[in-house]
Amino acid sequence: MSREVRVRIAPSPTGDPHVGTAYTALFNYVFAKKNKGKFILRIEDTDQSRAKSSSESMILSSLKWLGLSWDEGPDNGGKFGPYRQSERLPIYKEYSEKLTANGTAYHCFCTAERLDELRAKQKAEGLTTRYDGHCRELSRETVNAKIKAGEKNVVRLKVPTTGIVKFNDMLRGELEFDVDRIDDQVLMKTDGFPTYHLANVVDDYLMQISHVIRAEEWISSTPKHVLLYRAFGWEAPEFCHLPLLRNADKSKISKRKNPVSLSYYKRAGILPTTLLNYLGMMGFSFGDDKEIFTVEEMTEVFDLKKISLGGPVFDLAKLTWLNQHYIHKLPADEFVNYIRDEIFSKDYLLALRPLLQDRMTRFEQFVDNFSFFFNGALHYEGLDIVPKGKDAQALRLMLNELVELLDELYDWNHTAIHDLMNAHRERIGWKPKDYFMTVRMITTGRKDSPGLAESLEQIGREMVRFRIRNYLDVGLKG
RNA sequence: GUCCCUAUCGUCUAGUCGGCCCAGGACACCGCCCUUUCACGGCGGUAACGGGGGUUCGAAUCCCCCUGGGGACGCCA
Repeated sequence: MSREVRVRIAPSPTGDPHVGTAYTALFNYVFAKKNKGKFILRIEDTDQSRAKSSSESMILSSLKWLGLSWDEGPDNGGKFGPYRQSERLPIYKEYSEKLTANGTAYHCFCTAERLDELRAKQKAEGLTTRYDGHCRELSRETVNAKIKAGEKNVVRLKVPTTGIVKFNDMLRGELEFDVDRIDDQVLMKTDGFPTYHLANVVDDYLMQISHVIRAEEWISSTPKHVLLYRAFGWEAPEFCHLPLLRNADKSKISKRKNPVSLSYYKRAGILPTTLLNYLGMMGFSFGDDKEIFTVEEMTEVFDLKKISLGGPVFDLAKLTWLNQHYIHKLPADEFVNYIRDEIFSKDYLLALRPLLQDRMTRFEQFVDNFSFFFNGALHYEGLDIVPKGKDAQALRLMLNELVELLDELYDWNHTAIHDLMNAHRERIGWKPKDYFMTVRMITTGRKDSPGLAESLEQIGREMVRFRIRNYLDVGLKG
């Protein structure tokens, strides 16, 4: 009776691939392997405003780096494709129409402004923010007329007014939600794209996903999904919500407090084996003292039910210890190849070359003068970083702003980086010398470096953020 | 604020149906040994069942309350 196990990860291509994605991917992967099932990769690019074309390929290459290969996905296809949601728009439209036709969803013509006001008002009154049902009972004629007149609209789920929605979480047992706390979720946006909720449910059904294994943050929207399955008359998959990775302060892991990008860990010289092993011990253990293990070994003993639910803190120190263990065990050729191919890779050296060549008189200078292109955290002994006339407070403020701005930068290239810094510098009224020298010292650890923006481009967004934050945390006193 | 999830050393965790747990391992930290030095390694140490009620001969393990922590409340995922 039990159907084939099919699980999936569904990352959204909105930036650097996230360590949380790898975590979820690992558990899905292991669960699939354990049950001789399929592991599917689906790209959830339904947010046109945030989707980045470069992000998808970074996701694929990061997962490949980790060795978590998928049976079906956007690159290798499969019989339930396409595996990129932006290529499935007609499907969502069709299914959304089924819902409006059978009365479980409705068109809503409320403007974003009205919704904003509504939310603000509810918030002010201390109420739960939710849609007020303004368009819920519009007559078919009114709706048709408005649509014909070209009025922008969204499709919303018509949540029943009374009742309890229940579902089973594989780790937590039965969970219940009163419908009066479930909002009439938008299913189709004005731009014709589906929201996560609709696309996710439709795709999980069409792709015959048997188990939805995802992060805990989704628990509270699961009732909406259950309602959607019900509206379609479909049987829902099994749900399993994994604990959330945490910062040291226990909040949900975030780039403000922790490096979260997989490219950072790769760049920081963490071996894929290490990261997989480390992620594997977040919430999971062998039950004995074994904590050094491969994905294969993990698969052998894996049992979803053994996952512990306290949110594990992602601890760089233990990750580093694990990595040390694996480095020490590396065979000679792998060790040497790693340094040559990963640290001093030809691609990286080629990208660096224009910044270095004209500044060199002897090759012996290379390692010493340009070590910051290969380092992780820097140290700042002997550098007088806080500019004259400024204090630690002002510098702290400036750097925090800079980090935020760099994070928001769409394209990470030297022109954009330079323009951004210069605009920021002018806005806060710092002299070019003070501003750029300060940033230079913090990000390169030196008073001399190739062009700052060009250098930052090569160092990479993740490492630049890490260095500035690290300086803020340990290098800057006061 | 509302709803939901959660709770063993600072951190990751072991602790099957309550007794073998005055709680085990690992990271970090401290000490000792090894070593010409530093690291690695070896040995040892500090350190936890959030609180209060029950149930029981007996509770970290079961029940209730409190407290703490987290998440979700978007035309983001």
